[in-house]
Amino acid sequence: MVKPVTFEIEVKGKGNLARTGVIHTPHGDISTPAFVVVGTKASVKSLMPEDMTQYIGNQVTLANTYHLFLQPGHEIIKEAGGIHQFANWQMPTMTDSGGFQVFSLGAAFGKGVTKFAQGDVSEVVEQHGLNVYSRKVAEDHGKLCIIDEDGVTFTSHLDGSMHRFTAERSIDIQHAIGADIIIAFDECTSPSAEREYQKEAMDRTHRWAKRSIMAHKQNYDALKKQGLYGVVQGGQFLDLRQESARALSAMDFDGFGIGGSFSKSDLGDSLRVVNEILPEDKPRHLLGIGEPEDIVQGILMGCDTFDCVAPTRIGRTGTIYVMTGKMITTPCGTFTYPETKKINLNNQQYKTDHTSLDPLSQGYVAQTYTKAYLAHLFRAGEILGPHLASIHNLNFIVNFTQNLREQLLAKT
RNA sequence: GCGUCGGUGGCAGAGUGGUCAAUUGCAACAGACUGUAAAUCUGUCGGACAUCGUCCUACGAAGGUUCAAAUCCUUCCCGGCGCA
Repeated sequence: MVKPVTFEIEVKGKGNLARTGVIHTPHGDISTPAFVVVGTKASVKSLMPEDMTQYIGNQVTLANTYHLFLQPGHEIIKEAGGIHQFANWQMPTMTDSGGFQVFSLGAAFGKGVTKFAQGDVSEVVEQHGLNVYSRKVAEDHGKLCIIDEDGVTFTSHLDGSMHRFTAERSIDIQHAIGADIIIAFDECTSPSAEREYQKEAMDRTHRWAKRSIMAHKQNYDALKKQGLYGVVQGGQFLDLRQESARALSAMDFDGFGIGGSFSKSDLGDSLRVVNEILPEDKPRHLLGIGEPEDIVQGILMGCDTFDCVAPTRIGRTGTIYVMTGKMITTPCGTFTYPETKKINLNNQQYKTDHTSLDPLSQGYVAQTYTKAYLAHLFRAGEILGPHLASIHNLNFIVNFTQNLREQLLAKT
């Protein structure tokens, strides 16, 4: 049987792991490297799908299994004919498995921890406590999920109802949702988890990975239409990352996600050791990462696609990406890319700044609207503010990534 | 004119003898955000020094009572309502 999701490499970088390629899916091709827009609840917050085609230019969109399972329920999406029909997403789509919610509603719940350890991990550990996965700590902190060998029991953040996710269950739900690329149920670990726990969680994720493949293969209809990615874990421990990459490489996945937590300082190393092992002819998606400089790093280290909520999340509250005008060249000269900074339009100075949002960006919104106008929209609480800022930020990051792709193509 | 209720920090609005430089909300000012518990969250928000903190000036104005007043009394100014 022909696989629904296949990958073709166009060119490879010299002296690094970068490559350009095309991911073929039933709903179209994705030219990589590419940024994946996040629309968790089958909605890119504040945007119409038409905004994506007209003003952003993204090729692929990612929704979330856990959120759609809770609301409106995957059966309703199935009735509608799948997520493409339901949400009018006429492009390749992905669904995340719910593995991130094991983290965000579990270890991270109520603590303000992110999957990125900034600076010294031991400080995070000290601040938030070790063994955050123990039952007692879970109760103390009111976590909304408990993990066991077979799966995860969630308490809905919407209404408190109890739900059970297993590898098989996540795959079933993702079959109903019908995205082109689906992801095996994994556990996104906290950066504050110690090595012993990272190893334990990783091994469990590998067992869930095997079960996910089995579940996927049992649904012949889905097998024809949806590709399945397995997720590499291992946290900030390079040897665990390698072990995870080896284990998953041996499994019959159509591609790979690289998930879990990272240290900001050695993101590149983590990705390199993983991508040196993962089969070259399969696409690699870096889960949940995406500041501009992270994407440069990720591409150099062999990642093909990236998703991140930052452009829409920061955009909704008034922060936008702009170019400083300075260009940065990576050490071996592979890429020259614009230095990026984030500015908060709520800051006083922008009230009277009548220059365009980002004079150096080519995007329609960046060229057409001014900082003073958006500053006004945010202050006035007008929904157009979040809308325009989200479009701009997404256009910015999609083009940023696309530009890196074009440089690789041109130089090779 | 008489009666009555009221005048609190940029605004709204608590407080009604000490724990009040004064709850809270909004506004303002700044910060955070990386597989979205997120149109969210955090901090500051009279002034000056400034490490907890210290000292000034403040609750319409001016006096007064009291160890102590945004809070009680007197007069005045201003506003709402009622009666003329």
